[in-house]
Amino acid sequence: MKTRDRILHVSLLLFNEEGESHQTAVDISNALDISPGNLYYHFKGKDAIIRTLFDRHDAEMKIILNGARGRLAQIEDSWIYLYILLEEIYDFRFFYRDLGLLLDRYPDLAVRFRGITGQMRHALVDMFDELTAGSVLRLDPRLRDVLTDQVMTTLTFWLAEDRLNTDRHDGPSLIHKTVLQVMCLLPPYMGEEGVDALAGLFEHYDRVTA
Amino acid sequence: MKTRDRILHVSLLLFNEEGESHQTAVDISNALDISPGNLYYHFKGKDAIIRTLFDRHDAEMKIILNGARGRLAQIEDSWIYLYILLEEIYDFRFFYRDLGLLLDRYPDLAVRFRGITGQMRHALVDMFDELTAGSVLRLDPRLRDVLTDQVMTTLTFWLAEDRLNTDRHDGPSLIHKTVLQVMCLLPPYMGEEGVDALAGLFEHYDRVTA
DNA sequence: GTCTATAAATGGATAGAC
DNA sequence: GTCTATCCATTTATAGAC
Repeated sequence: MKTRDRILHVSLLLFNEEGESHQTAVDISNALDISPGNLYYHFKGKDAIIRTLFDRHDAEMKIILNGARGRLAQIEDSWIYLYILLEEIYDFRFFYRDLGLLLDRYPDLAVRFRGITGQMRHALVDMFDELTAGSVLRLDPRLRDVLTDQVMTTLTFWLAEDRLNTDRHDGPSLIHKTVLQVMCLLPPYMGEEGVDALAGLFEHYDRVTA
Repeated sequence: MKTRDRILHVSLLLFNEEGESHQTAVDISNALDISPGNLYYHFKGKDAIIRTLFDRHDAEMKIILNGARGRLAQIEDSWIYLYILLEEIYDFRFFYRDLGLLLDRYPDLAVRFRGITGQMRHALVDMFDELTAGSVLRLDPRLRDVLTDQVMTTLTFWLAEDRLNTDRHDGPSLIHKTVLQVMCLLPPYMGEEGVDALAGLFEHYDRVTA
């Protein structure tokens, strides 16, 4: 593995585990057993590392968010889709745990991040529209937008929120919990089947976390 | 106005407007036209200022959160209550915009903040239970908890989220939008009246933001 | 590519005069 | 209570040898 890649790999690890703001350029080079000078040879600094990591996340998110188009006709599809999305976000969790800080330190990333949330929002609206078109949901446009806002808040801040709790979840169970939280918003708009759907959600959740 | 109070006043202003992390002890003393040394005479540093500001917020939140007990029997009461809560949070918005950062810089505040969210959560559960007891809502305990989680996420991160948008709201309209977002979660559980309630919510929102 | 050594920049903090 | 001057710590960043 080339040094450049090792730097990226270990940085992501450290950022995710210890928090980006706690890791200095020297910490990263220590963890890699290389000198700070060497690190600076490969990257202009922590900034450049973060930007490169963001590039990856951005590219992966684009693929995920575009890949959904017209394929979320069933409730089960949305369910699985959410897992995929949350897992991708989880892989770059350091970013979502300090969004505010990072985005005003790197205004260029802020612009691109807004691009991601824009696409994410779009994907959600498409999903709701498809489900509505297929009579799975009954949702007027106005309500759909409020619901989208609600889901966007959750998808953006679930990781930041977990950090505030005393008893933190591990990755998988946090993802489960968050998917449940989002899916629980839908049954009220599913008509008759909503009641069963809700029971199914809780059952699945209990089974998975048991 | 005593220097000590001026420091607190101006610090809150600066933190809210420019962001806490951008303001150094020297910036604050400059804004006040006093020397850094003088500032350090009154407070051990930025830490001590932040702690004192947090004390205020904490005390005010305690009053608000305890004051609700048994007084939220009607939907309209919850509505007003939310406004009061959001306005208090807005007054100390610098805190909520960088929660993660602040809480791991000051672990003692993290503990106290968890106290606040715990009380907030409790107040919400009480509110839902009262509304359910009064047959305003139909909500089983399990669903109530998920709904509480959902509302907590919104109440904790509405300010952080606004920061991510290109077109930022001003204070009042952001508060309106957030109250709407929360209240829109309830109509599905209001039975027949839910439909009217929802229409009422949208109408009110449009009227206020027009 | 990688090292060591060191400079430069920032922000937090204190000593001592007035 | 308030000021000036100064120090200290941390972290980023570079120069030059190997």
